[in-house]
Amino acid sequence: MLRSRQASSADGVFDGSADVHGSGRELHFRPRTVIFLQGDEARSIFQVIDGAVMLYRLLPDGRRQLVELLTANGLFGWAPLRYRDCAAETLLATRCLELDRDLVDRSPALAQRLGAQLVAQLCALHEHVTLLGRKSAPERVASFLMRYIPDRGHEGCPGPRDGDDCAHFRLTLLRQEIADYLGLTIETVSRLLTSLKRRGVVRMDGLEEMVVDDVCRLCRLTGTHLNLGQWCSAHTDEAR
Amino acid sequence: MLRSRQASSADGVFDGSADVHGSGRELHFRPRTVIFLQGDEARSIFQVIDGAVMLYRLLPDGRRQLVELLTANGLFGWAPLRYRDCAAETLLATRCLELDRDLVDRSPALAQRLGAQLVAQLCALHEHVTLLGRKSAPERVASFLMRYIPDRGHEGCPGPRDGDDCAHFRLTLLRQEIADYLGLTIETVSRLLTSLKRRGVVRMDGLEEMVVDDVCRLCRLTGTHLNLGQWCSAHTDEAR
DNA sequence: CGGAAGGTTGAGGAACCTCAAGCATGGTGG
DNA sequence: CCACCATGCTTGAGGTTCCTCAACCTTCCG
Repeated sequence: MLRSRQASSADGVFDGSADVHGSGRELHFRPRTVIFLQGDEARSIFQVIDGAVMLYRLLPDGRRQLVELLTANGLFGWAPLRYRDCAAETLLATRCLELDRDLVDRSPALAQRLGAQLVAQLCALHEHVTLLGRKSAPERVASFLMRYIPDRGHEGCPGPRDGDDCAHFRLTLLRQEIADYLGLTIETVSRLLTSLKRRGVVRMDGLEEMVVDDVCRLCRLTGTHLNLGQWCSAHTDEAR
Repeated sequence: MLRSRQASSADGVFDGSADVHGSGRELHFRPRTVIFLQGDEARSIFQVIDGAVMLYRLLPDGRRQLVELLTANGLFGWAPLRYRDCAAETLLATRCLELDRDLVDRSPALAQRLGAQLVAQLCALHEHVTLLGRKSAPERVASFLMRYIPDRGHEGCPGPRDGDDCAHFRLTLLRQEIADYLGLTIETVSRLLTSLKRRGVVRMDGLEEMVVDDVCRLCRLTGTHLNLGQWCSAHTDEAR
């Protein structure tokens, strides 16, 4: 895990802003820009318009845990107390809406609109807690990759397409960040990605571009599905 | 971890109910009563009035993870999709308010009132994710015990009282449940509690009654605080 | 071409899990 | 009242998984 690196706001550069229909301010951030740090005073909340943001917490000895990965509509910066409970940093060029806390406190309509999103994030955290508490390292890595294939592997998954069940995407996290998200070390993540590559589950082009030729096979490695039953009953797959 | 035990609704007994000011129904549950199961249809949400509720998710092979421990005001049963993402079971005799989903959807004022609570639970999950991803087993157990001393160990902790810095409480979870909450096995939890006992950090009366004579010492074992600085700078403490 | 940043690979060890046995506690029935 | 059983907890020995430490590789960029 990452130790004793405290990101500073000067790492990235804030990029622009504009007022938006009185209910917030639109902010533009470059990739790898710190939006706020754990312990900062929490005067406003943010919603991602587009791009990607990671939230992380640091223990005092430098251990880091990424607690949420957010894309469009993701809410962050909400604090029950006076201070931010985690830091927020962009992964990509990102636009956010910044809303004053007391604005939200005074607008039930706004609160309601945000409520549904909050619930979605709560359930995503339930799933992540399950991953961290009860999944093996190979299952964690497979689950992480499945995040990038959002229409698959959940309630309403259409199952594999005949013939061509592939997906490709770009990893937006560095190995260290993947490790800090999955509660592993960078070496373990690297070894397991190599293992997936060697076994032909994924192909990689450079460090970021991933191609999955058989999504269903990857999905069977996540631990969230019985390896018999459902779509994939025919082929049983090794866990490593 | 618990394997292949599927709690049935018949385990516990629903105990009574009453309508409450038109905005919900008050339900009474005995200890160890299943309120709903993972996968049940989600027509309503619940708020704890008093008592205690645990939420847990099961992986298909029987691994279990407790995702939230709720007491008064805790919200649960919110689902972004049609089905419950986790099961809910009482730990103690518990009163809950049950609210229809569409009632909440139609009442911004209600949604706003619940929003603040939702945010508090989101932050609690951030902390729990950090525990599961980055803390050692001894740190997890110490952190778990500190949950029962709510006014200590957080922002605004008054520090140790002179002379007498003790606390006592009753564990509401079985060893297996503690293990499933902390992402450990029952044996590890047992060994670490024994170790805390042997070292004089806690005393136990039976399996449930806990006495902590030096709260600050326990707190220094959680990993969330620097072991030097703050109140407790004088005494450095072993990690095990 | 050289350096920096990020990633991979290997050897060895620590932490935690698994399996197996034995110990408390509390309730039940003879 | 006490034997008996069930449930839950503790303890120990041994094994697996993942981490640590260290070296080396790859890519990018000036």
